[in-house]
Formats: sequence, structure tokens, C-alpha cells
Amino acid sequence: MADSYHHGNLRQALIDAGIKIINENGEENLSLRKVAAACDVSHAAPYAHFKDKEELIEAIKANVTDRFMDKLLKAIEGKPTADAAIIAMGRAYVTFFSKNPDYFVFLFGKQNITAHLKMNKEYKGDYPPFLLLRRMYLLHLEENGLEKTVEEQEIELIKIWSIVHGMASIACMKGVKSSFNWNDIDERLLT
Amino acid sequence: MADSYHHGNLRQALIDAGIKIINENGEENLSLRKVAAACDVSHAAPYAHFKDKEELIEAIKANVTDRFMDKLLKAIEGKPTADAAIIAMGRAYVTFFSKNPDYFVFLFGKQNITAHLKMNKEYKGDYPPFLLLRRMYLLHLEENGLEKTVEEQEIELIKIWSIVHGMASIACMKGVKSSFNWNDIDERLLT
DNA sequence: GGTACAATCTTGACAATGTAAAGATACTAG
DNA sequence: CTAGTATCTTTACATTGTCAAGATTGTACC
Repeated sequence: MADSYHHGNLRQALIDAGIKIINENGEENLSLRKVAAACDVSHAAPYAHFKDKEELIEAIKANVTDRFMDKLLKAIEGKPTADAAIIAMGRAYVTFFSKNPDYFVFLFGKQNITAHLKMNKEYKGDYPPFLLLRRMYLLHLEENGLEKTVEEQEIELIKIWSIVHGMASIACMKGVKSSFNWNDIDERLLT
Repeated sequence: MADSYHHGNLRQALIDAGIKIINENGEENLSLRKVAAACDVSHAAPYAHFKDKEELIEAIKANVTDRFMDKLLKAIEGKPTADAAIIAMGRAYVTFFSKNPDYFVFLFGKQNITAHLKMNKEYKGDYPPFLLLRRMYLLHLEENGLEKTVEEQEIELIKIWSIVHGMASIACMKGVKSSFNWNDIDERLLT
């Protein structure tokens, strides 16, 4: 691989550079030209790998979501019951965004989680964290011998997700000063 | 008021034009120059009323938040108990953003609710919808003769707000297709 | 090996945008 | 009526996303 003209793996380099910029300078400072410059490449080079800026951003989102899923999976690892796993997952959910408010804004700021899901076929159109939650929830029903209609299940799932996602959202609000310690969620908060 | 040079009430006109653009073309199409053009004014005219684009946006946010508060206040109007008022408020909260997803993104997209609060001194640094919720919650404790520590109160308040705000957030996600009818929230969802 | 083709990257250009500086116009206090 | 202030225009510039034309490199095929 000649280092001179062809970069080698510019696509991934652009994604990494994008994440770095978001981490260090916030999303508002992410521009195609800066990402390109960070990779020592001309300002139009990204167009060989991404249709437009949106497509690069979606690729970055998919990357961040993968890291997010890693945290969630690691959190439920080895938990004895589904209940414990759900609690741990909720904790990890809020903690992840509490530590990285920029990621929350970046992932959900435009409220459009579909696009970067379509890229990862593996996800089959459903939001991975939600799929994981549903799996744990069904396990919870099984473990406790509970029977619920599909509608009841959906309502409870939405409720759990709403609490956790809402807490993450509120925790990320710069204006909300609360004595609440988001990194150590009280169990009374989770069901 | 001479119509030729001085506009008369350009400040409010810019805010109104900004809201109109967001409604019709989405937030991504809101630019200072377009707002100025919509008011038949040169592209630098807004700088006589706003320090920068951010300040105009904050003014618009304050305006939208006022409308939001109107809906919430109208929702709890005439409710017999605090419990009923809280349910009604939650419903109105989700309904408002379910009908106007663009507003949700606009208000919370950058997760910064402080700035436009500082402009409305009246709010005294707390988020108005949250203040209203707290008032209703304290009324609820009083009506039912309940005693809670401040910490317990805070946790319950955050929990209620998280559910409602989280539901609004999820309802606004374009990717989430759910059989759930956000405009007619099931009571099982609210406490 | 050499040649056509595709992938990748560069250069140059353009329009939209935020913003600053300098000046024109209208309003207002004295 | 005059000086000053608020408001608005004009001009200018840097940043940005995007496109088009061309240069460079890798690859498939003979």
C-alpha cells in the first residue's frame, strides 16, 4: 500500500477522526473538511467513501452505537436473574450518556435512529439496545412465570425504556442541576 | 413608524419568521439570512437585536417553551385532584411533542435548556414545566397526607419526568414504529 | 508484461452561511 | 435644532458542503 496517494483505509480513518473531533470539540465543530484535514487528505477525498456529510455522520453513529452496545452487554454479563440484568442495563444506559453527554446529543439529537440502523443489516431495523431490553424482559417474564398479552408487554417495555432513556436525557441537560447522582442510580428508580 | 428604513418591531418579526421556517422547512433550514430575508431586511440587520445566531435561537426557544407551557396549563385546568392533573399534564406533554416532533428536536436537541431560561427572568433558572410538575406533586402529597423526605421527593419527581420526557423522546424518533398510540397514553404508563 | 477500467485522491470552483467593519438613515434627548 | 444613539445597509471575508475535471494508483484480463 503506497502511502503517497492512496491512504489505505481512509473510510475508517475518517470515522475515527470524526469521533475524535466530537469528543474534543463537540459536534458543532465536526465538518467534512476538518475530518479530511485530520486524515491528511484533500477536502473532497471523503466523497470517494461517503455520498455526503450525512452518510459519514450515520457511519459514526453506527460506530458509537456499537460501543454503547458493548457497555450494555458487559453490564448484564454474569447477572444471575433477568431482573438484575435489566437493572444493570438501565444503570449502564444512564451512566454511558452521563459520562458522554455529547454522544447523547449526537445519537438522538436529530431524533433519527433509523438511518444508521439501515447500514448495519445485522440489526434488522430495530434499535439494538431496545432488542436487548426486550430479550431481558421476556426472560424476566419466563423466570417469574408471568403471562402477559403482547400489548401489555409493549406498554411495559416502552415504560422501562422511557424511564431509562428519559433519565439519560435529563442527566445530559446542562441546565438541570440536581443533587441526583446519575452514575449511581437508585434502585427505586428502576421498576 | 416609517416603513422604509426602520422596521418597527423587527425583533419579534425575526422570532416569528424563525418559528415559521422551522414549522415549514425544519430546523436545518433555519439560517440568519433566510430569517432576515423573510422580514424583507438585509442579512446583517438581525445583529442589531441579537448578538449572534445562538441568541436568536434562544429567543425562539423561549417563545416555543411559552406555547408549551400554555398547553400544559390548559391541560391541568379544572382537574379535581393533583393526581388527575399530573396525568393530564403527562398526556399533554407527550401529545405536544408527538404532534410537533420538530419542536422536541429544536428544544432538547442540543440538550441545553439553560440559555433560554436565563432570558426569561420570570422562570428564575428552573425549567417551567418541571416547576409545574413539582407544584402538582407537592399538592398530590398534601392531598393524600403523605410525608416524604426531600430526597425521596426528588427521586419520584425525576422518575415521573423521566417517564414522560422519555416517552416524548421515543415518540419523536422517526425510526421507532410502534403500535403504540402516543396521543392517547394509557394510564398504566403514568404512575 | 502490458492495457483498459475502476477506485481513489487532488485541484479548482461555486453557492450558502455566519460574522465583522464602515457607513447611511431614522429616532430621541437635551 | 443638534448631538448622539439605535437601527439598518453594504461590503467584505472565512468556513463550509458539494460538484466537476483531472491525476494517480490498483486490478482484471489478454
